[in-house]
Amino acid sequence: MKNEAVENYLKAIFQIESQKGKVSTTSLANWLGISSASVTDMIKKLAERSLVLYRPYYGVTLSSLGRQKALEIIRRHRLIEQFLVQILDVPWDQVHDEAEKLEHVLSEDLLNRIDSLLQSPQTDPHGAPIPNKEGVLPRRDLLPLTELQPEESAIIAEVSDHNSELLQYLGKLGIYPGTKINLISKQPFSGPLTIELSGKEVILGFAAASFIFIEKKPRKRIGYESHSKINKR
Amino acid sequence: MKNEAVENYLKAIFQIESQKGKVSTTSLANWLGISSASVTDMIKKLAERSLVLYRPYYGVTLSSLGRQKALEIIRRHRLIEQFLVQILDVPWDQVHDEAEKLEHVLSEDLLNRIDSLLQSPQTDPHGAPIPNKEGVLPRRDLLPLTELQPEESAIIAEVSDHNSELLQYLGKLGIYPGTKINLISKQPFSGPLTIELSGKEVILGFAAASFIFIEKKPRKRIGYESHSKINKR
DNA sequence: AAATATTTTTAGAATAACCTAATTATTCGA
DNA sequence: TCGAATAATTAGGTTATTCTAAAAATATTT
Repeated sequence: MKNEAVENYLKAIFQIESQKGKVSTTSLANWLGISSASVTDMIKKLAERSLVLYRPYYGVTLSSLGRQKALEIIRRHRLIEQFLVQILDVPWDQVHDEAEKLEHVLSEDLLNRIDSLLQSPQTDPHGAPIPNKEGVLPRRDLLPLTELQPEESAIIAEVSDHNSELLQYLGKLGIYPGTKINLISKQPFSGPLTIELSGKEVILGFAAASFIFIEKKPRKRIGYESHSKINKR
Repeated sequence: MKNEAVENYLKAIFQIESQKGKVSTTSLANWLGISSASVTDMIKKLAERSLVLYRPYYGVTLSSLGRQKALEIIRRHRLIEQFLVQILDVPWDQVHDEAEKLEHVLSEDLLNRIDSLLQSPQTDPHGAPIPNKEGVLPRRDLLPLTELQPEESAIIAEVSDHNSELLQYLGKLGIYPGTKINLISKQPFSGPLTIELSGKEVILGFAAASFIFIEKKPRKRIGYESHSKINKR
C-alpha cells in the first residue's frame, strides 16, 4: 500500500468519525470521491495492517494505531496551513488544497522546523486545533453560530475550511477566528442572522452561519483568570 | 502517465545530457535506479507525448517541449532548496533530498511566492544557477578546482550537490559558493591541494576538489562596473 | 413478515510503473 | 570482418489503486 493512499483514508475516517460517529463505506466513498467498491477493498487492506477495525457490512473504526497516524497527518496538515498563511502570505481560502498535497511529503525534520519557526501554534488559520507531537487533540466545546441567541455575544473559534468560496466570503466580512461578535437578531425558520462585529452590522445567511463555530464564554485560561494573585498588574 | 514520473525522467535526461552529452537507456536506468527495460518502456511513452525524441537503440534527446518542462522542474528544485536554507534553516547537505519530494507538489502560486519572498535568487545553495520563469538558464564558464594552478586565486562558484557527506565536509571547511580562495600548492598524480581561504590553510583531496567548480576572474557584472556614471555614490 | 429499497461486497478489468528473463541490435577486438 | 561482449528491446508478470456490473446482505415500508 502506498503511504499517501493510507494517509488519506485514515484522515478521512477520522474526520467522518468525529462528525457523524459511524463511518460507512458509502460515506467514505463520497468523502474521498471514489466508488464504494474501492473503499471496501482498501478497508480490508487497512484492517490487515491493524490500522482499522473492520466488520463487513458494519463499517470501520480506527484502531489506536490508526488514530495515532490520523492525528499525525492532521497535525501536519494544520501546521502547514498556518505556515503558508504566516510565512508565505497565502490567502486562507487557498491553504487547504496546498496542504493536502504537502502533508504527504514533508519530512519530520521539516515539520519540526516549521513548528519552532511558528512557535508551536495552537490552531490552524481556520481555528482548528493542532494536535501536539504526541497526537493529543485538545477537546473544546463549540457551538454553531446558529445556536447563539439574540443579545448574546461570543468569540468565533473556528470556521469550516472545506469550501474555498465560503472562506473568501467570510474573510471579506472580517469573520476570522478570535473575532468577538454580538448577535443582534435572528430570523425564524432558518432565516438570516444579523450580527455585529468590530462596530459594523453584518447580515449572514443561515447556511453560512452553520459553518461558523463559536465559544460562548471568553476562553478559559487554565486557571489564570480565576486566581487573582497572578497577573495583577 | 503520472506527473511525478514524467518530471523525474525529464529532469534526469536533462542532467545526463548536460554532463555526458548522449543519454543512453542504461545511463538513465542507473541514474534513476531502475531497470533498463522499464526505461525503454517509459521513453516510448514520453516520445508519444512529444517530450523526447527517441530512436530505438540510439538513445533519447529532449524535445524543446521536454527541455522546457525539465528546466521548469529544475527551477522548482533550486528555488525550493534556497527557500529551505534561508527560511527554515535546513543544512545545505539536506536540502537536495527534501526538494526532490517537494518539487512535484508545489503549486505555481506557491513557487511565485517563494520567489518573491527570496527576491528572485540567482542560484541555489550549492551555487547552481536557477532558470528564470521563461526557462532560460544562464550559461557560465566554470572550471573544476583541480584545474587551478598554484599562486592563482579564484572564487568558488558551485559545488556538486549529489553527495550529502561531501557537502557536510565542505561546510565544515568553510567552502561555500562565493568564497574566495588561493591555491598554494598542488601535488602531482591526482594528489591533494593546499588552498587558502579566509586566512586559513586547508588541505583537500583530489576527489573532493573535483566536485568544486570555480570562476577564475571575479564575476563580471553585466556592464555595471564599466559604466562609472551608474552607482556613483 | 414479506416485498422493496438501499447498502455493501465480490468479480473481473483497467492503468501506471515497475520487474525478470529471453531475444535482438550494435559495437568492439583480434 | 566475424564472433564475443555489451546494450537495448520485447514478452510476460507483479503491485497498487481504481473502476463497473452483478450478487449478497441489511434496512425499510407497508
